[in-house]
Amino acid sequence: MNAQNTDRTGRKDRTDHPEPPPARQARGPKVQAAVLAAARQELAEAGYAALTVENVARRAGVHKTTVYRRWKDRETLVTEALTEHLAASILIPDTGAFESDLRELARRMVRSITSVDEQGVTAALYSDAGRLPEIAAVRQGLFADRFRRAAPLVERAVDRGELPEGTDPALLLKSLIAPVYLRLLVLSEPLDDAVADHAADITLAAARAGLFRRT
Amino acid sequence: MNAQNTDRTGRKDRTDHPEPPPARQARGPKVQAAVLAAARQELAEAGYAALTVENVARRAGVHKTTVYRRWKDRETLVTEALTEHLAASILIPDTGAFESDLRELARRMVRSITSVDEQGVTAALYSDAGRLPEIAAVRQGLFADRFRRAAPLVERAVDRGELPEGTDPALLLKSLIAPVYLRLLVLSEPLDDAVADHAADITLAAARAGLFRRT
DNA sequence: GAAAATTCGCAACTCCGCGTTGCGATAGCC
DNA sequence: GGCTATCGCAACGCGGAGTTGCGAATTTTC
Repeated sequence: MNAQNTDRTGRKDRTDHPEPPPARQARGPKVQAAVLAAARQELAEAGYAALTVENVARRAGVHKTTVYRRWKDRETLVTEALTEHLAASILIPDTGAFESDLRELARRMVRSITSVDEQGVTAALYSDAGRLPEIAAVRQGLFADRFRRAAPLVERAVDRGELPEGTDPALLLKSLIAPVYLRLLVLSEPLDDAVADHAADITLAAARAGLFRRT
Repeated sequence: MNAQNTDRTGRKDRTDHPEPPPARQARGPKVQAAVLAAARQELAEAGYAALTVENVARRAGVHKTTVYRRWKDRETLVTEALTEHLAASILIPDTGAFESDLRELARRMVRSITSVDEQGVTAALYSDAGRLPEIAAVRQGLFADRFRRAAPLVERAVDRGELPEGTDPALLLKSLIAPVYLRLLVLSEPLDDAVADHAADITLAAARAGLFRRT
């Protein structure tokens, strides 16, 4: 982030303005990246309800008008700021055993959620910004994609005989992520590897008991 | 909830008003109740970020000034609208067996969350309104109270030998509610008794496996 | 290396919701 | 029927959402 500076021109600047963050000469796509990053930071700190375009512009070292030239309105800005940073996918582990696969997947998910880069995105997806149809669609598609990509992890376990026949990958994965999001969104408790391991243990016990078989 | 009347005097109650829209001659405390109810409806339909005092006043059949005479600002109004409707507690079942207790508790929780009266409250507690310190405090206290009140349900099961010694009631209850809130807040999936039963089954299996013992 | 085409900063504007104030109207109470 | 607290109403200042016109800086192009 901070896609500014890189003052390569040898010219002396005439801007006698006492400007601490001089993000002046950042043209072109750099402005776009700076504004979107600033929007995510504002989302993380102030939240969607308190996010103002002027604050985003100020944080990005850009004028308000510039923001409105690239994005139609506040909602479009927030939507693009979220979707742009949502392309990163969690790698699906394949350790050869279901128990270690599940534990590793849970840990990677927790690390992804708690990473500073994703903090603003994670907070906003489930706030009032989630009422925007575009954000809701992004959220739906995000989990559909995650479940689809992680399904082979479960199917391999079934093939190896570690899990009962008919185990539904989506049901199992929902059980895995539920405790994490409960602590994140509802209880406001910190997330760490212990939470991930506990979620994996619970899911593993339920899966072996056949509680995730398709109805 | 509805911290009014409890008319213990033998008098017949005079509150037979079936007044949905025309809340004109409703002075005094009736205005307060109408405004708070209107605020909750606005929270449920538009969300906290889009809630305006003028819309709340219009819905309550009251002028904007009247709202500001009773509540300092928008945040105070929302906070009181939420806290007023949060006194209602879920009854803790006591069927004599842990499995049926757990299932019944989960079903009551789902019914409480999905009831029309609580919808606005539930939606707002985890939206951007949750960033308000008062709302965050209410949310924390709400779950602390719920866990404390439901703990005997778990402790009885331990005493009866249905669960391992050292089972932590709070850990177990978090596991019970996690799938419900995942579907409510993250996946936007409908809640019904099947979800409650499934959550109870998973928690039961994990509890019997000793996964909720204190570390 | 300078003109041409973009892109940006800046000031000024409208619109709307927040929150406040003063005054007149009305409802509840005795 | 009169008194008083409460409410409606109009008007205001403030700040943020968007918009517009113009000048300046930057990038591109030759």
